[in-house]
Amino acid sequence: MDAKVLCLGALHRGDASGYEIKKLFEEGDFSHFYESSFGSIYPALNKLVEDGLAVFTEHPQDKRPDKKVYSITAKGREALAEALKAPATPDRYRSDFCFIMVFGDLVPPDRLSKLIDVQAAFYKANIVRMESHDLADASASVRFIHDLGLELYRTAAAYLDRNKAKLLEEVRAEAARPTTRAAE
Amino acid sequence: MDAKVLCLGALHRGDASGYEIKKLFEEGDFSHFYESSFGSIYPALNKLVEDGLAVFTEHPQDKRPDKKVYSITAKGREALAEALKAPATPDRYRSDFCFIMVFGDLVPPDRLSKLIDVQAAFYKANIVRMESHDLADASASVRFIHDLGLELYRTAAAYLDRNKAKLLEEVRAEAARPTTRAAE
DNA sequence: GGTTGCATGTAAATGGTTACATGATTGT
DNA sequence: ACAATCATGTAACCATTTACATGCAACC
Repeated sequence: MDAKVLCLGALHRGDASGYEIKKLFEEGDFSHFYESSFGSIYPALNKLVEDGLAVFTEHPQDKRPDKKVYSITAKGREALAEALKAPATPDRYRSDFCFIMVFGDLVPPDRLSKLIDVQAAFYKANIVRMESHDLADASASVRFIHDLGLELYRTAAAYLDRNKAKLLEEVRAEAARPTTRAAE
Repeated sequence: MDAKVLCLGALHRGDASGYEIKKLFEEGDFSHFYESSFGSIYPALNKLVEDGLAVFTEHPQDKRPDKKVYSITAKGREALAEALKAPATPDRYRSDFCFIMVFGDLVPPDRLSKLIDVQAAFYKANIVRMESHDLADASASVRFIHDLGLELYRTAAAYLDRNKAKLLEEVRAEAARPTTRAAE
């Protein structure tokens, strides 16, 4: 899914400015499975307008750039539906956290500990944020995906809490043993 | 983490060819949190050699390109340790599955059903694969990350199994109601 | 006879992030 | 004072994926 389809999806849920679309990916319903930066959103919106898939109205504002509120067009909705028909590419997940952790023997235990804390805090912040989403008017499928994300974050946070102490013990024990004599 | 650091990490775990590194990301211990294609691995390995972070020995083979087995150097290990000190960039997750699902109202229920099945099958295949990994000789931190991944896959697979039928019911009920009169 | 696995590599195309440019207002 | 929020946009840079090139052996 490229930025254009992502924006089309955002607009399908309601009119929005580029700035608001960014927030949808950062804090809104979409935050747990996609993200996007201004550098990809603004050019994508321009292209959507060019192609007749969206239109915008300018809302002048005092002392601040005019706000451009975009709306999806009928043609845009068709294009979105079309894009949704394409085979889903496999999920892509990349985690520096996991990568660094895997090399526990090259990283001081204190850093491992801090990394876990930061990661757990990240999961917990997401949980709090997602719990605050108002899904009263949301469709079943939106709730379905929302709750999946929430459950995964909860599982991950709980795992870190539950296993942190044990890991640090083991890592310290491993460090005290192998290579040269150590201990000293 | 760019391809060079990823390769360095792979080589830290033992000598390997480019082909084998690819497999590590595809099926091995690293599969659930990073991936990489040949197009990034081979150039990365060449650069590592150029920079003295890795060396290789050629193993001639019959009727097939020579196999180049790479080893990390002391300097390479230093570079890896250095890279691991950098602040971890936040996890990045992108899922076409979630994106498509969220637009349940634009997608035929049968397709939703199939999408869920494929996604569940994907999780389950990962679970089976990861369960087969031999972690007898693995460090505590490798096991820690491995088990986290396994638990997340299990949670996701169970969630899909548990909620699929209900979702499809709700989606069909929603389709039968709104917009125009429908029902007919 | 077709697909998968082994094995390396390059080049083009893709597409996204980061940094910059601009700037007022509100909160700490 | 400083950071964050609001608000849009461009351009350079970066990295990766995809497709191509080559080719045998083994399995189904």
